[in-house]
Amino acid sequence: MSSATRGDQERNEKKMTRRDGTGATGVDPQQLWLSTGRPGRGRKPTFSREAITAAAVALADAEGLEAVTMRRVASEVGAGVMSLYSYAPDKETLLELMVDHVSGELPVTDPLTGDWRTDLKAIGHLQRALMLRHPWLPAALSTRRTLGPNTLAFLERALAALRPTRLDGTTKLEIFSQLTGFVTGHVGHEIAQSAAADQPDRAAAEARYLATVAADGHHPELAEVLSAPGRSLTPDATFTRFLDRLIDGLDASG
Amino acid sequence: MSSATRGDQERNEKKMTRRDGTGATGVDPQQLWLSTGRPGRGRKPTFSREAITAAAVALADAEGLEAVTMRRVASEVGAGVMSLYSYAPDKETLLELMVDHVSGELPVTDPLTGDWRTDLKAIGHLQRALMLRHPWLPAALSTRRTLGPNTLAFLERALAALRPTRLDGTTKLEIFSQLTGFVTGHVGHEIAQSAAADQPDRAAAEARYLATVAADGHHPELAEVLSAPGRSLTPDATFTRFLDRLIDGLDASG
DNA sequence: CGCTATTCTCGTACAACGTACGGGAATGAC
DNA sequence: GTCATTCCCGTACGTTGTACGAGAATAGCG
Repeated sequence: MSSATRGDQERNEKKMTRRDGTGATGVDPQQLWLSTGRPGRGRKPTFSREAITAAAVALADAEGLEAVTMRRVASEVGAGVMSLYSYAPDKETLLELMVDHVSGELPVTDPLTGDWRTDLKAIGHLQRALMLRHPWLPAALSTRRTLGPNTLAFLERALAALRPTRLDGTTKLEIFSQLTGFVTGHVGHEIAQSAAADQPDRAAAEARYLATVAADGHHPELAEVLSAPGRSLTPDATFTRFLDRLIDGLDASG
Repeated sequence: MSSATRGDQERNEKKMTRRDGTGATGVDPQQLWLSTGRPGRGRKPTFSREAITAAAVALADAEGLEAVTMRRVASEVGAGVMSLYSYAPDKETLLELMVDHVSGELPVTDPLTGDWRTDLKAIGHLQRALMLRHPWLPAALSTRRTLGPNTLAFLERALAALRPTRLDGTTKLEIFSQLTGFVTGHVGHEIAQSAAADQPDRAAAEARYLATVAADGHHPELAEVLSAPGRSLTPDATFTRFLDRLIDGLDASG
């Protein structure tokens, strides 16, 4: 325990003469999303937060989240590495910008049916479609909780869908959070599985390993499952089934 | 797209004259878990996979997952950094060992009630308790899918609990996966929230920001939720409620 | 008893990362 | 024109995972 008490969470007060904040007292989270006015004085920005975020998203779409390094993003956008820091205070923030950016693809103005279960299911399907389009999203979301404008607009819509339930606010928020968490987890698995299927060697080795374990006599249930898997549904059907179960299980009385 | 096509997934065939594999053809995943026999010849190992894993777990428990670096683990265990690589081929593997290690805390021999819903709920509560004891677990699990002996023993138990449903194997596996995913996500949120509560500045700033957004007129539902949150339950009660909803929503007919 | 093959140990070194620093270039206000 | 302000970005530092390979320990064999 001697050398154990250092270097953990002493990240406070960034400098932030950046383009987003009041440069306030030191501790200031999401002033990010309120950044609007250029001051007029000073050099004109060559790039834009939008462009940088879009480049990062394109990079993640094409090569995965781990390809998103400050150097790669900078070179993709034609900027020097350190220039990025004029638009986002750090990489973590850039990732949040990315999440909110793609969340802008979610439709938020289509009319609701008024049946909250139906509407909630539609919301789940929209989230899944978004995540399949941006396979890095589940991983990015599992760590983060983003509250950008697009994310909030979608939350607003979910709350509107839940209005007929007359549940209290906290419960509505929890339901949305549970729904999002479920979709994130499920699609995360879907993606991992389809990625694993691209490496047939791995998959085969894993199957062989499981068979070995099942054969040891201590895992009769596992053995049975492996020997009689049952017919398999499409990913869409599986998702729908689970989503329906989850939402039909919800009770408007809290 | 010019400099875009390099350095991505060319990690194949590690060397692995290590203590775990047949040193097989190159692609060999979880032979890890089958490692048993020392060859007899050669120098005797000074440390053990167990000890290293336990040290890593202790470190993560005390200082979080990001404190788990090869250097820290090595120094904690009294070894040179590179010695760790005799016991695990890389850090990713060490993390898997950690997951399986703590999964060993899960009881797998207590008698089942025979009512599958009750048993499944108990399993969910066990998972949550484990994750609260090791707050890094949700984050570690969200990326990984571990198939170590302890993890598999617990899966075996879940399958046994599901036996009375007479569902097919694939569905049973999916239900377990959904349950685990749900618990992971939920506890992950719990932990994030309680961590955020330790930074009252952040929390207050976030609340202020949300109030600002709610006041813009475009988020009436959000405004209402924030103004009338409803009484809040304990984390335990909230978890129980959601878990019950999820499991009661399951249908033994598939 | 050495010899030798084998295995574990770990210092050194390297590439890649996020980002602090600070000098230079561009701009609007006066 | 001057000056404060803002942005651009080369350089550099600390930290990370881990490849390499020389040395130390061990067991089997002559």
